[in-house]
Amino acid sequence: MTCSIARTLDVIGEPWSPLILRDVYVGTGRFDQLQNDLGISRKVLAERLKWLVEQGVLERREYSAKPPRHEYALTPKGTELVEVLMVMVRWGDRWTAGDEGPPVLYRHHACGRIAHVELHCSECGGPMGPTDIDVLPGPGAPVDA
Amino acid sequence: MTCSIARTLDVIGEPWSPLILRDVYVGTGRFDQLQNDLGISRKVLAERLKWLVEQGVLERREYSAKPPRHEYALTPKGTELVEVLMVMVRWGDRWTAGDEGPPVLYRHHACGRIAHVELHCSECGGPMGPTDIDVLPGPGAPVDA
DNA sequence: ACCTCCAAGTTCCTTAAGGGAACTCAACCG
DNA sequence: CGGTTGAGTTCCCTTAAGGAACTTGGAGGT
Repeated sequence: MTCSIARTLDVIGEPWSPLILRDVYVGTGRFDQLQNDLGISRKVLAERLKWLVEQGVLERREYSAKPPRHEYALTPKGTELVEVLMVMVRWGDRWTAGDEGPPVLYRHHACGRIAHVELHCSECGGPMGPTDIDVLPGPGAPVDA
Repeated sequence: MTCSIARTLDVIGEPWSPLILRDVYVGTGRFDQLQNDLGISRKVLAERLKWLVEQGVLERREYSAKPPRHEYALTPKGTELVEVLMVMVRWGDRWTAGDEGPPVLYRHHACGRIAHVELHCSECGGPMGPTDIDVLPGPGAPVDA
């Protein structure tokens, strides 16, 4: 486990990044849109966007050339990060949802139903949560002195 | 989507919390162990632990009374947060793993095989990633003015 | 042609948060 | 009864975040 979490956090660890990714995912990809929606300072937003582009999770692309205008979009690498957000949403819904219920719902394309995500095993397809596994050292494990 | 991510980030949004949870999950639950393993400042560690206990994701319990000693452990609420970490690990393994391969492996109790987590639909059981869903406003959605 | 408005950033200043090392406190250990 | 260990606190200092104003460059109105 040791370092993959740290490496992921190195990319999206500070608090605004997940919210930026969420907004970009749902189509709020322009600078001022992001700034207004999140209430983040423009300075920090510019820093984060630059960082996320450098890390390859976002790409900056021109959607208008006549007046040069740009927007941000998820790369495949960034799209997979949204999986992390989906699990965060699930936890937030279960444990911190108000009396109102969840603010958003997911409709699954494949079955058309309102659903939430569950963690399953890549090998047998069964449920695979924190209590269903043993954690073993892998090939990239740090060597103990 | 809007606020469940923000609510989750409110609990574990700052960069050290996920690493603290990881350590507690794998059994590194004592103050000095955490401090040494993470290299976090003792001040911040104390703040974070207090916060995480307040939020109900960790509990502080006495494992020795003769000399009063304490350790931190995950509550059910906190254990479910580890699901988020598992997905982070998956992403870190896929996109940022070094030449060495992943630092840890999971063995799934149910099937005994080395596996990783995948996101599946709670209703039909099929794969359910960011590109497999429509995001709809839910009952707790903010009311547009 | 001029004034003005965007969108997308930068710059500057102030304030809050994090890092580091030293200090506290109580209890057991020999 | 002096030293050690676990679990924190306290102090200082440096870095990062927030906020508001400034920049740039092309468009659009009159």
